[in-house]
Amino acid sequence: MRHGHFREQAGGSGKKLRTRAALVDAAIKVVAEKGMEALKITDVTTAADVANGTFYNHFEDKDEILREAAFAIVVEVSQKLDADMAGIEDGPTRVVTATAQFIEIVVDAPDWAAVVLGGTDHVPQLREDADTYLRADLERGVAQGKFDVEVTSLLVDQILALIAVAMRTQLKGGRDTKVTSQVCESILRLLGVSGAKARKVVSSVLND
Amino acid sequence: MRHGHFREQAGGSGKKLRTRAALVDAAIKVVAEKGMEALKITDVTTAADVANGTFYNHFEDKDEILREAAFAIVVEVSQKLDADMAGIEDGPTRVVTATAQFIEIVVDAPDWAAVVLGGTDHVPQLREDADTYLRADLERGVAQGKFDVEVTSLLVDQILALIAVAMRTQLKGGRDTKVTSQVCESILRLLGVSGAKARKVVSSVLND
DNA sequence: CTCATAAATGAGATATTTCTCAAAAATGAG
DNA sequence: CTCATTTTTGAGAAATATCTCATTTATGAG
Repeated sequence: MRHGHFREQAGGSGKKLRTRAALVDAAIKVVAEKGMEALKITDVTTAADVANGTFYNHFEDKDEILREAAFAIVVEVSQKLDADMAGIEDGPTRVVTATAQFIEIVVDAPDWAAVVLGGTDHVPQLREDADTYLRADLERGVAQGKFDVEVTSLLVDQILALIAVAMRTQLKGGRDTKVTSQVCESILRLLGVSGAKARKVVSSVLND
Repeated sequence: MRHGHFREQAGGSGKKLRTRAALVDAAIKVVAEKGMEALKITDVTTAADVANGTFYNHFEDKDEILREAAFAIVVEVSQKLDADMAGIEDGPTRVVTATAQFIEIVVDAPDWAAVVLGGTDHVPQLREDADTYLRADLERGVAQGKFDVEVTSLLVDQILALIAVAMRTQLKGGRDTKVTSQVCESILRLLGVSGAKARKVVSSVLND
């Protein structure tokens, strides 16, 4: 059996941890295939190739493994993102870079996308993390006089919703850079950047 | 027992139709309380105050009653909307009016909101209807030279996502006109209307 | 009011999913 | 290699939900 990302990452660090990681990978796979609501314990153990009872050695219930899966993915994605963002000073450039990279990473790992999209409902922490991350860049842009908005949580919700649209569209229709750049442009427009300037920033970030 | 909207509407038109309407009302109520995924047949029959078996005299399964509920709501909302839209020629004004009215109607009937929000996933027809409705006004605005965009289904999805944000925010935090006007402004910005002009249109529509 | 028909009832059969636990297998420290 | 300990196993008990249907009740046309 081929191993998933987190089972791979667990390497040889003890049988228990390896099984646990395999279960998390399996849960992610099942969510991608059937959606978060339809996930059954048996689906997970079958996909992980362990006995049904094994699930309960590791997790209390469905919610617990879903939270762990979402969290593991977020940690992973944040690390990749941080690397790309270091040293970027311009607010609009930061927002577009973060958005585009985030979308790209998640769309490239479509199994992760389903968990991230479903996770915003089920794992409050996920949304909070995104909020903190995004808000800093928005405020930077405002301080630089590049964004003409008041930074509120309603604004953050709107931007996250647009990012979700880009993810969902590419999950359905396949990877498509135009979708990402169009949504990035929309986000800048939302922030009070003119259409012309928005196009310029987006194309400069996406063609490096 | 107090009756819900559709049971009321059914009036005295035959026992079967009255029971059916009561079931639809009950389904809407249960969805609002526990979400679309968690809905159980028994919850519906209990809320409708009928025997469990009665459900099957009217509907094949869960999906069927949910579709019927969503459809009934959409018909109702569309009728109210059409009345308000008649005679408005200006594209931006139409978009803001439709958006604001739609949000207001649904937020005023919070039970409906849950079905509408959940329905976009489960009832493809719902999204298609919204698409058709919205697209016409977008194209009108473009033809009038008021919107600086290409009308694509990606654009429609983005606008629908922003409307959903406004609905969700007010479902959680209670009715709040500022939320609606802020989101309407965002939608206009998305469509290439300048911040100043957007504010003007929104405030002129929302203060009549 | 009467009666044929339509509709509702709810007990229980069937189906699905979760969860437990005694027994078996695997692990790794010494 | 040995063996106390950890982990896995999977059969089946328990819980939950769906759906059927023989019977009862309500309806409204005549």
